[in-house]
Amino acid sequence: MRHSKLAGGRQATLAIVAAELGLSTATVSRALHKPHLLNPGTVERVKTMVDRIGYRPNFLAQNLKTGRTYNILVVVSVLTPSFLEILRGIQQAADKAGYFAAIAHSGYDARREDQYFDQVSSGRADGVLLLSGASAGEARTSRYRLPPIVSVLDADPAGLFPAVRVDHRAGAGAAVNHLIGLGHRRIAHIAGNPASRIARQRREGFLSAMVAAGLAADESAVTEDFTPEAGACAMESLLSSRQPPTAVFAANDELAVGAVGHILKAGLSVPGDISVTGFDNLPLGRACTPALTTVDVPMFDLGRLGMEKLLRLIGGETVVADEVLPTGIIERSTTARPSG
Amino acid sequence: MRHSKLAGGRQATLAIVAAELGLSTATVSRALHKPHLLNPGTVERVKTMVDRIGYRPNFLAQNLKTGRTYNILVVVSVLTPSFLEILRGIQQAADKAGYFAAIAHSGYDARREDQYFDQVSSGRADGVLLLSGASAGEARTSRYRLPPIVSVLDADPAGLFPAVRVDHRAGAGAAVNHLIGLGHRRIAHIAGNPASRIARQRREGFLSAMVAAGLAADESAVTEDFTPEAGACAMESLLSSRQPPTAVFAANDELAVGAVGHILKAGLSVPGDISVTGFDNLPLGRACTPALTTVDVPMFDLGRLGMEKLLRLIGGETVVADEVLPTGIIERSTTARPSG
DNA sequence: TTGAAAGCGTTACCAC
DNA sequence: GTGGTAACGCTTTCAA
Repeated sequence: MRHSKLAGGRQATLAIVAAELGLSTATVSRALHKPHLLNPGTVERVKTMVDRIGYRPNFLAQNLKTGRTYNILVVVSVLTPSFLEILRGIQQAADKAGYFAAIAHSGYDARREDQYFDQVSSGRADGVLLLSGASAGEARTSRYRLPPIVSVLDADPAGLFPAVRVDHRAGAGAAVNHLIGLGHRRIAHIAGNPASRIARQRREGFLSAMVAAGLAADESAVTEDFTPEAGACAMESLLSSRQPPTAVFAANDELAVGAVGHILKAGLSVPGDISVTGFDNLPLGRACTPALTTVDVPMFDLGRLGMEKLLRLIGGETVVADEVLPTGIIERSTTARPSG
Repeated sequence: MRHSKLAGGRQATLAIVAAELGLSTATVSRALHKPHLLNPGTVERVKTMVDRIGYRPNFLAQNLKTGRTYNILVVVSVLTPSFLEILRGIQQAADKAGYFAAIAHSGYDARREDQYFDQVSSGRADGVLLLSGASAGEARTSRYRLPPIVSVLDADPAGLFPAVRVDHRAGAGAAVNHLIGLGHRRIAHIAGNPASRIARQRREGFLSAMVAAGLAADESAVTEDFTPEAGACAMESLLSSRQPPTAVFAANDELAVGAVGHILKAGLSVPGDISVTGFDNLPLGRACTPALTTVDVPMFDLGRLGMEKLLRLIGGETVVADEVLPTGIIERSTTARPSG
């Protein structure tokens, strides 16, 4: 042993391990990654030393060679509860592949999004997952070399990137048809903020289904946010109309839960007086009383498959551009036949 | 201009920019990072060329030099709704400092946690934020050189790392005293899973408060999970006792909401027949009907301050080891004086 | 089976 | 002000 650097100081390097053993860095590297090329005894000695001095390879240095960061960036406009379940799926798939999923939330701020894409174009992540509402404007797609991008939950507005998503129109249609099937004729819609592409699509689904059934779809409320408070507020205005609806289709579960709350507070019953449907199948809706009828969106799988598609893209494979997962109506306790 | 490499091919490098301009890489690097040291004209030329050929610095290479990854890892046992709000806080603080927050969820699997710490010890992140339940076992603290670690929401069990947290015992005490103050005497506790350190502390707070008030604390239910379903189930067993409680303190909002749901389903009223308190102040509790009385935990600030503390640690500063944020009771509509 | 050395793209020190 | 060049820690030819 030459001058031992074991004590304290900096993190051990390959060179230090090599020096300790009187070997070259090349040999130590091989012992760790391609042991079959080496004398078993040497491999053993290296491993023992590595353990003894607590050597850990430097991730950054390893990857400078290959250009991979093993990071992907999840860009999301707002951190909503549905996002949580998608994140679980993303995380699971990322983990399996040795990837870290970093969260970037833009709050609909285009400047902030631009910054994220700037960072990504510096090779800070090997790919990007775009979540509902996070728009990858064309500006940034042209300016720099960007890694693969996959849109999750909704298609990319510009149609530039592959997506793993659901058909929001069809899901909304199913919810409305469920209501119609129960016998409802006066069905209102709480549409959320039309700035959201997803909300707009759900609204379109509502309208088509109503038109297809020959029903008037004039009762509808728009809200700023997608919160229970906003839903309650919208419901209040709906209740104050001359002929209140017998059923309400809300653009998401949070709005729906708020609507239910307001109906109950107004002394009416759900679903006795008014039926309510949500969209997303959040835990929230299952927990509330009465439990919310809603449209299931496979959030976990959306995240998982989105990440897997991204990994394939990163690996240079080609993928199907548009993958649509099925939705399904979940009947619980907020919908029933109209009382009238 | 020598042989221009502008067209197509690989990502531009500092060397290419330098070659295009007949400058050295050192000068180009300075133009980008320390323009005040350079001839303004040179800086201008460099910036123009950088724009023209779309040069982006290579993050990996930059970081290999500086030893920083600008990543932090958030290790969490399970992705719960309360986690979402903490994550918002973390993300905001991280963003400000140019950091990415990567999510790693262990699902209480120690092996998986070990893997994360292995990665971190390879310099894959500059620090770790430990969220409720994620235990950094001593094994890994001794084995490798780890970057700074901060515990959030609860203290690190081993007391090794600084924390930004709340006093779960005190919070539980406040909730119970609120119930006692209303006149309740038979108060039950839905304790959640005792494997959770946080749940255990809340239980202790419950017990102390009961004892301090000279009340018997024999009614209490334990659950496997922290879900509304588990809360409903626990409530069912509580209701079937000879003398059902007039008030229930649940270890968290999800259990509480489930308990409320079961009481209503059983034909009793909340808070008319039974009062219920939760803990955490999740959006869920505000959305449900009746709105849940609960203990507020400043999730966002916990995340934000935890991240800021971590950043200070990474920067080599010393920090106060244990930071305790206040909780406060939020009175809503699930608590009232006992009817009897 | 092992070693020497050339990168990977930056930054920073030391000259000029 | 600017250029040369040695790191940063690793992987991987190419030679021996």
